[in-house]
Amino acid sequence: MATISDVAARAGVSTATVSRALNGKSTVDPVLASRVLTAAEELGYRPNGPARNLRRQETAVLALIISDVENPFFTAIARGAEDVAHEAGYSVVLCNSDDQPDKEHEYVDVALQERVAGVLLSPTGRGDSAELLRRHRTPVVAVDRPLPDSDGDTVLVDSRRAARDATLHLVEQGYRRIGCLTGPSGVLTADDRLNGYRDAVREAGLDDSPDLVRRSEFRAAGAREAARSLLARQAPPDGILVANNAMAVGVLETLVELRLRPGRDVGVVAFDDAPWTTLLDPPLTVVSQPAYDMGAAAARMLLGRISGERGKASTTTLSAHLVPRGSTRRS
Amino acid sequence: MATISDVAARAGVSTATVSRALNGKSTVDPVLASRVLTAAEELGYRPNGPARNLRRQETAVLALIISDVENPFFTAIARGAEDVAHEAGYSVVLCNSDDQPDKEHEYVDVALQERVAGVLLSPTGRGDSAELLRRHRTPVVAVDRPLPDSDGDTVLVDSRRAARDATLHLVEQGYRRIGCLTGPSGVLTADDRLNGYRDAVREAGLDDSPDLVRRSEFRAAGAREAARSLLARQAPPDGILVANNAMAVGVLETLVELRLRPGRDVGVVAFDDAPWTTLLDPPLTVVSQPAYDMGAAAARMLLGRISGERGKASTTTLSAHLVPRGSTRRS
DNA sequence: TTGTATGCGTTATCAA
DNA sequence: TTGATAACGCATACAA
Repeated sequence: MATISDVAARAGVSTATVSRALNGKSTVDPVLASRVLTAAEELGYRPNGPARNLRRQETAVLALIISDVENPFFTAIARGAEDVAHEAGYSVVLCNSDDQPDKEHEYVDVALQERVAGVLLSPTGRGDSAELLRRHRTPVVAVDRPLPDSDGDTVLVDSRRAARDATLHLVEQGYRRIGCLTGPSGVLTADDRLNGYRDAVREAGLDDSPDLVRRSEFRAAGAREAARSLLARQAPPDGILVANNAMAVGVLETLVELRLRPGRDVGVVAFDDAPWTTLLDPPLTVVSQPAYDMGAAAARMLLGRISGERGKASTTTLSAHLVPRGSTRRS
Repeated sequence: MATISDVAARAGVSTATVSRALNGKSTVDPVLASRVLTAAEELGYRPNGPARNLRRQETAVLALIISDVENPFFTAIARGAEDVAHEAGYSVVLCNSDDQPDKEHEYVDVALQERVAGVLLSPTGRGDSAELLRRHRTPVVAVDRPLPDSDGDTVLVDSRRAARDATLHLVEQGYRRIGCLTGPSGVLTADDRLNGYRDAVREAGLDDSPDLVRRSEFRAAGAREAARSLLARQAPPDGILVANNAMAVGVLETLVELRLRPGRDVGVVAFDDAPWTTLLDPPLTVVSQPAYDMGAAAARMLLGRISGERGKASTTTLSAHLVPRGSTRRS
């Protein structure tokens, strides 16, 4: 592959001039510059990234480590981040941690090795990735979930409040024994949504038995089991708060299986909107999170840090809003 | 950040020995090796990726350029590719071309600059990316769609046959005026599915008027409009073949809007399965594509080329299968 | 304004 | 088995 020397030879100048011309330095004769440009063009010259990064000691690449590429919530975050990064001349590489601390650790290692400019991370919550990044002075911004015991920059949604609102909505709609299906303990969004649920249940003076709560992975499969178990109680819930989109699929499958109709038989509200939620009969009531904006905000914070902003760590909390639909209507 | 020299100094050896020890060369004294290892550990040493890649003239990274990160079909491909790549010690970076030739081109440029080991590409079909990659001798494997006018390695699904099968299924179920909603002209999967549809319609001796066909982007929004227009015909279709998952959302939205019930009023079959398709009432009949396997197969081919396999270009064609559900049942 | 020369952090060659 | 050294391709300090 053509190198800078090839271009220099063909243009009849030194490599230094080629470098300057290609990087748009003003201090170069327009005639030479255009000669360089055409030479580069003719050779199909592409600067060698590794060499350039080595020399510059920096890379225009951000790593985005998310816990599930197949979850539309996270891909929306990715889009937001990418649009902002792209605007600033940065690329974003997507890494899928599968919510496994060791995979997360592995990707952080790769990011560190490749000397990416910064990392956007939605931490599994049980790893030491944050510590690792801090030790190597690589800027990090946490998205969706905060870094464990850290004061780092963070972009969150007010999950607790949103969960409380959603639960109170169920109460308003006349549901009286409300269950909650949330994610793994230790994952802050899971715990927060549970707390918001508890806030509401107690506020409303309803049954707050711990047995009305189930936990599973943030996936359909786990949620299916959990929903079965919840609905098999001697006193089954007549309303359920579901902590994310993927889990909602599992819950709804279980309802179909049990011939229970959302809304009429069991009120259902789930976190995260998705294109298909309005196609259901009845359509699904959801807590819509500003995923795209979260990604964009996080990328902006990260780029700020990369360009040297020193201020102390900040947390941006965006708010989610309830979208009431048929699955929480009795009729 | 600690360099190899720091490690060397701390372990009291030369950088050469550090390099050998860390890369597991057998020709190094076990005592020294362990001294190096602990020194590296203590310093939190991470080899500098760019430097290593520069020296080695190769990178253990694959680029996967897909046309829509938010489409579960493509994220499933990504997972397949990643699992295989990971197994072989390669990382995969995901790039989102948004089905725009210039974005695709841009990402190919980045991949070329960063000297990735190879590229997995689902081409928009109108770009010159393939040519670009070939000129730079970067191995490419096309996924889901072939490279324009190219004999490169490819992993495809037999879309035409699957579309024909799906259409014939509609015929068997008693639908008689069947429409087709496919993607942009020039995108091979779009054209193939249309061709398969035509094969079946003619085979069955049904109305093959070109006006029963609509095209839009492979997105919900475009499909919504297209479906409206299709159903506004004086002689509206009683069955529709939809060319992908995202478009199916748009079509189903339109049906809701028009108070038409899938199956009873309009038979609907769409490409790509998704978790939510069984939650609909009636559940959606789909053509299920082996997306994960496609990603895995493509990654295997690519790794083969990277490791020097010379044989002539091969095309792997996987087959899709119809999953009949309620949306194609009259009752 | 241009060119020469140096160094970024590794790995590989070669001699010891 | 080890160490000194060169080279990967680029960007820049410095000299011209």
